[in-house]
Amino acid sequence: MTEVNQAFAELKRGSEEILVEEELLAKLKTGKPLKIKAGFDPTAPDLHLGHAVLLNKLRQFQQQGHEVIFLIGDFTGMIGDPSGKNVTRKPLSKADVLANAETYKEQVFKILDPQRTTVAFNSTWMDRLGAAGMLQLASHQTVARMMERDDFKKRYASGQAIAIHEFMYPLVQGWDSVALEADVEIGGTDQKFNLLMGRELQKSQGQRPQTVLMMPLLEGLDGVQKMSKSLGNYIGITESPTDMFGKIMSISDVLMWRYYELLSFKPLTEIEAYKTDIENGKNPRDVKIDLAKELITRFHNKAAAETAHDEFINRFQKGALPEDMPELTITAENGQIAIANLLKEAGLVASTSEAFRMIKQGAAKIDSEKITERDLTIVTGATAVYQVGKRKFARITVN
RNA sequence: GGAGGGGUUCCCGAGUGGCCAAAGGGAUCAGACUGUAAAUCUGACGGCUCAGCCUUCGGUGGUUCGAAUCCACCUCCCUCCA
Repeated sequence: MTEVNQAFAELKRGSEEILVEEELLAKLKTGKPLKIKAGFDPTAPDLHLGHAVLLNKLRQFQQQGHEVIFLIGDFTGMIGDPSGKNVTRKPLSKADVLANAETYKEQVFKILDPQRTTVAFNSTWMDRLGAAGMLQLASHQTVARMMERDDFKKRYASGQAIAIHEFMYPLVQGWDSVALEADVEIGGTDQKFNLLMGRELQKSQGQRPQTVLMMPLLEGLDGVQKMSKSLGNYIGITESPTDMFGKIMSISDVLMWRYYELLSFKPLTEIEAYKTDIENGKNPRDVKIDLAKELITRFHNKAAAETAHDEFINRFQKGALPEDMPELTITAENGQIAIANLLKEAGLVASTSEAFRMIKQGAAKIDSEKITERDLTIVTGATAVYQVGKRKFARITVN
């Protein structure tokens, strides 16, 4: 295998689809550094492991000497990606966008090499395009073509609204590729239509079309829907080691393999060895622990991973209270406070109704003692550890 | 512009005058069992000063002893015609 072929094989690993493979190979053979584009939403600076799948791939390109353009879609953000359910989105101010960009950088450079990364904003060229330019851009595609896009088709078929400006989203994203003269664009499989639009527009402008490399979407903690902030099924890359550990341990065994496949840097042979071990009686839990440690080491450090592991064992295998928990002081009006209100004010439950429910279900505890009376009153001066369910704790002083 | 259909609690979706805080499913939460896995079982799932009370069914106003259900207007969405 030649050097280029090997580089190609590496880039291909884990990807769902490459359009067109031969083109990418040809581009690699030129030996010149390529421009690798990847677009990100300006509104969600909280990166999670789903993003990491993509970022890992970008990092690979960088390791091979290519340049990554981290594109923040501040203009596109005004449209709102129709791929989701979001209908309208409030335009962000310049200041917000810049602040978000800073947050992005902090997080992204946990994975990417800053030396080989250019951060760009698509408002840079879109603001200059003007109304006439937009019309010109819109003329490149037909309604019929737009309706080929899966989610538009579905929404249309099921009678949901599609606003005209939503059609501009793929066009603008494609135009970004023209403006950047991207050689490769990386995105999730759900971005296929948008990614291909870049190729078409580039061709129309006499450019060599970008190669499209699609990465699979990582399922969230529920194992079904894609990981996303709005669904709340994510593991953020800035989360504490303890939280990361807990969340990783809570994923299903099936999902664990998926995470290994898409997030671990371990060679495939090692992952296969794990599978054999489990067939021979090894507890999958322990394999999951290794995954948790690997990821925490990457996003924090090795020591943090060890600590998180120890804490996990203490907490869930030995049933100890967590090392650190919120310390609160709640003020009681008349020298006493009803337990339901206390739990609510401490944020352990959303409402007093919920507090009553939790107590009824035996989920609420004071210093590890189950609360049995819903009308319990706590008097001033007491400090205790209050707990609701397995995960919510607070050390509260009433005064 | 015209005709018709629709907007129900987080989501889907029943409900056409009282028995409706509103069926059923999903999601979620809690308990049991476990490996904080899966599967399964049980329960909860608007709020509150919680065996009672209060506020919800696109919005406003009306009819009625009583409305998510009837009427009027408004608003948003969909389909067909132009």
